[in-house]
Amino acid sequence: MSSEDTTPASNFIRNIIDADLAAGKNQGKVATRFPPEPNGYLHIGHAKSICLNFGIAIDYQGTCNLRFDDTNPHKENIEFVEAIQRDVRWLGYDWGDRLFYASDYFEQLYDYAVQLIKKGKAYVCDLTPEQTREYRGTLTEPGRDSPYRERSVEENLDLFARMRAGEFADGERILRARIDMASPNMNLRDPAIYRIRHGAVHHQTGEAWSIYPMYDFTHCLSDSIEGITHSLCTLEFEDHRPLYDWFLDELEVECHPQQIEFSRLELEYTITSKRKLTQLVDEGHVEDWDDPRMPTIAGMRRRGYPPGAIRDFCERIGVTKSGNNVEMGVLENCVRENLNVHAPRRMAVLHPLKVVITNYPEGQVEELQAANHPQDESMGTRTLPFARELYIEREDFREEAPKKFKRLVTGGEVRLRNAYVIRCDEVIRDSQGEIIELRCSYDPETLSKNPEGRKVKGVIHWVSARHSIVAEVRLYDRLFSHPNPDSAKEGGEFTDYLNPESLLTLTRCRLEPSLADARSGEQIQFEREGYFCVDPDHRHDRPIFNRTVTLRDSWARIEQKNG
RNA sequence: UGGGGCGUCGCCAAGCGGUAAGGCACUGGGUUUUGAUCUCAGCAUACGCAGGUUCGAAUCCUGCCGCCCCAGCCA
Repeated sequence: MSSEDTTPASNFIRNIIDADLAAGKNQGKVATRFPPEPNGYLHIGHAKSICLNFGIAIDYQGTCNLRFDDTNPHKENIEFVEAIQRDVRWLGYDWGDRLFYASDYFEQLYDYAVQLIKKGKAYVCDLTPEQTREYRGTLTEPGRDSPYRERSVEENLDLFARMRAGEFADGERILRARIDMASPNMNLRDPAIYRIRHGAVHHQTGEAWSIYPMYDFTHCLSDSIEGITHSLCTLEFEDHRPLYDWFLDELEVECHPQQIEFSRLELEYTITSKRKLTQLVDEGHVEDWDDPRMPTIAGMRRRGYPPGAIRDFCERIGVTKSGNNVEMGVLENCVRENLNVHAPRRMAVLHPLKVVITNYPEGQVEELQAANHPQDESMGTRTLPFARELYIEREDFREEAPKKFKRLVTGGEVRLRNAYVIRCDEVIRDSQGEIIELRCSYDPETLSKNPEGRKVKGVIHWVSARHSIVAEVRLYDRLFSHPNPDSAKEGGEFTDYLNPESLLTLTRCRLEPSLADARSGEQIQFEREGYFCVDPDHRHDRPIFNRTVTLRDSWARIEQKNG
């Protein structure tokens, strides 16, 4: 964990823990857990939960378990199990030897279910799924008791054992908790606790089981078995808390963790529904789970977001129970702040425009020195070849300059970053009238000093034509063009809001030669353009850079304001 | 219309009866060979609304209003 992490802000959960500690609860121990279901990749919302759970464990010298909630073999697989571990580790957290699976407890859970039956608190129900729904009632009407609710303990025991033995088909019977069909809380209307699932090969238990426990039953007991003190989950489980407590009370377990709910993260211009993220991948709207536009941890990693920036973000947004919709700018600001300190500076011309320095000797090459970071000398310097033919950014030249434009204009001067001041003398066009070259002259007296008697305000970046490297640069933008893609109109879908310009691939970019030995994963600032990282597909003979985030650009704002 | 939650600046968020922290965004000034960074300053007489209690309320009480979640053999 990097030392620059901000000191953790307090929140209502930490306040509860502080109070518990002060009251001497749990022998002064704090034990949390992060319990993902391996049915998809982790996303920014999970990052919030990971930082919360692992962060608390670190700060309170407690423990945080990584536990896979793997009770639904139809939807889960080992690829996700592995990806999740990779992502949690990359985020900077370590579960040590505390890697668990709910499936580790299947035998124990089965015994707990038998105990419930023996107490008359669970029964085998033969209702079809449709009938079960009818019997459940509605939000405003109470449900009705199942005709199988009064089965004898012996019969229930026998039937449940035969469910396990595989004697019945999927959907034929379930084991239900016997609570209250008239409860105003729907979760307490005799919820299912075991269902039959034949034919699924579970990634951990193989074909050992043909019945699988439900979330509500599994989760509280898994927490209890692991000695969790504070079981943190999102708001939609608030209604499940009475059930969480009911199982633990009825089974008289020694450890009864406290469930505390917080609101899930909503981020503008993104979605965090696993179903929808899966859809984006399956329908090919993005390359894969690690597409740099995805709000997945794998996607953010490939995009170049440093793990420390994500942790910082999770710290800044806080943890509460109120509804929220965080602006993208907060995350981007965290990324910029982190990268500003760590990313060495380089020059890259994304849309090259040729410049010939007419008064610079043909064949001459100078090796200029440039700082790798303007505020951090310890990052050293590199050499920059300067020659007669250069490339500059097309955007940095205008024939007719708008107000406040301080880059290169016809007849005007501009500073080439880390080099000389040049003047544009002539514009060369092709037969279509498009500008293809600028004829300029340089002032040899302006290397690391200001010109005599005049002010040159603008500074632009450049590369030597002959020495530069050709590279592919992928400019990423937000995946959605609507701040709340989930709020699609009637009949619409979130995919209607996909941003058609979320990826712009540039193939003829020119990079300064020092970038030749860039290595996959490296993060660099292309001066005046943004932060970029080297893509995993990058090869020495086929360089690929991804734009992580642009620099703040007040000129763009001025330009917009002036129309 | 049952149950469970939530409502403090554009977006997050402190605050827990003593007179509105902080971050992001935004606005203006300074430094600057990145229109970056950095830096200085400004930015809620106001806490969903209406009453009440109190010397004093964002904080307590009452009543409204708005938004979110719950009727999977998903988690």
